[in-house]
Amino acid sequence: MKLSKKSEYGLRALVELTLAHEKTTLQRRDIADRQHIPLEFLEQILLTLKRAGLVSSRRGVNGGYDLIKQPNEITLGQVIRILDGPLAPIGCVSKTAYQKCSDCPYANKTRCPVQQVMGTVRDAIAGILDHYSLADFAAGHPKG
Amino acid sequence: MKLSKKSEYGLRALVELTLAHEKTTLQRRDIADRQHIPLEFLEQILLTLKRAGLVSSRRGVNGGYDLIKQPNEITLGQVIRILDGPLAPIGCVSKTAYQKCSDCPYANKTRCPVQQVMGTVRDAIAGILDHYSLADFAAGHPKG
DNA sequence: ATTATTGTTGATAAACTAACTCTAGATTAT
DNA sequence: ATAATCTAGAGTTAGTTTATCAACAATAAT
Repeated sequence: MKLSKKSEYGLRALVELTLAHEKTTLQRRDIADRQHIPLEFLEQILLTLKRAGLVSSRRGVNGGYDLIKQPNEITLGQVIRILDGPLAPIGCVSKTAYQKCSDCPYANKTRCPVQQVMGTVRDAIAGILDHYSLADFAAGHPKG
Repeated sequence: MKLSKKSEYGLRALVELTLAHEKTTLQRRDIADRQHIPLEFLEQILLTLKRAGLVSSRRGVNGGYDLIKQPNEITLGQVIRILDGPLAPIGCVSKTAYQKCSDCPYANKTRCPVQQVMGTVRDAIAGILDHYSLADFAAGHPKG
C-alpha cells in the first residue's frame, strides 16, 4: 500500500508551484533545492506532469515551470494516478483502470471477498484524494 | 497503493481455512486448488502466517493447516501487515512501523502537507482493515 | 549572430522487490 | 520402511523504482 517516491516528489513539487502560482515561475533547480528532490529525477516527473497537462514550461533564460490550471482544480487523486497509476489496491476494483483478475476462483465476482473489502478501501482512498485539491494541500489544512 | 499477490493469496488462503475451521484441516494442495494459488508460493505464505502465530500445521500423512485463533479475532489489517508490511502509504505516518522520512524539507513535521494527507489516508485504510475480521471476510459481508 | 541558460528527450543502469521455483531435509501416520 | 506432508532457505526471473547521463532544442541577453 505504498506511495512511490515519484508521487511523493511530484506532490512536493506541486506544492512549490502552487505557492508560486500567479506570482512567478519556478525553475527545476529552485524546486529541487526547496524540496530536496534529486534534480534529474525531478525533471522526469515534471515532464510527465507537463504531458498530462498539469504544468507548462518555458525554456531558456528566465524559463521555468508553472501550473496550468488553478490549484483548486487539481486533486491529489489526479496527480497520483498520473504518476503511480490507479488508486485501487487491486485491479478488479479500479474505476479508472479496471482489470479482471485472471486467477480469481469466484465465478460470480460480487461474491469475491477480496474484491468486496478492497472495493471499500478503494472508495475510502479515492474519497479522500479526489476531494483534496492542490490548494488545500499547499495550505496544509484538510479540506477546502 | 497496491496490494501484493502475496497478501491477496494469503487472504484467500485464510478464507478457506476459516470456512474449514472446527470442521477439518486443509492441506496446502487443497487450498492451492480451491483458490488457484501457485503451490510453492502458497507454502511460503502459510509458513509466514505460521511464524506469526495465525495458523498451526501438522506434518505427515493426514497433516495440514488450521487457524489457531477464532476467525473473528483475526483482522485483515493484521494479516496484511504480516505479509506486506505497514498499511500506511508512507513511513512517516505509520503507527505500527514509524519511520522518519530522510529527505523531508519540513523541520516541523506537522506542517508537512504530504504527511497530513497521507495520515488521513492511513487512518481510513486502517479504519477499514483493522475492523474487518476473517469471519466477516469469509462470510462476504462488510461488517460483523 | 553568439553565447549562456534553461528545458527536452531518450538511453542506460544500479538497486530493489515481487513472484515465483527448486532442492534438500525433517516429521508423522500407517 | 515408506509415502505423505510440512520446513527452510537458496536461487531465479521479470519488472519496477530511482535515479544518472549525454546530446539536443529553444530562448533571452549581449
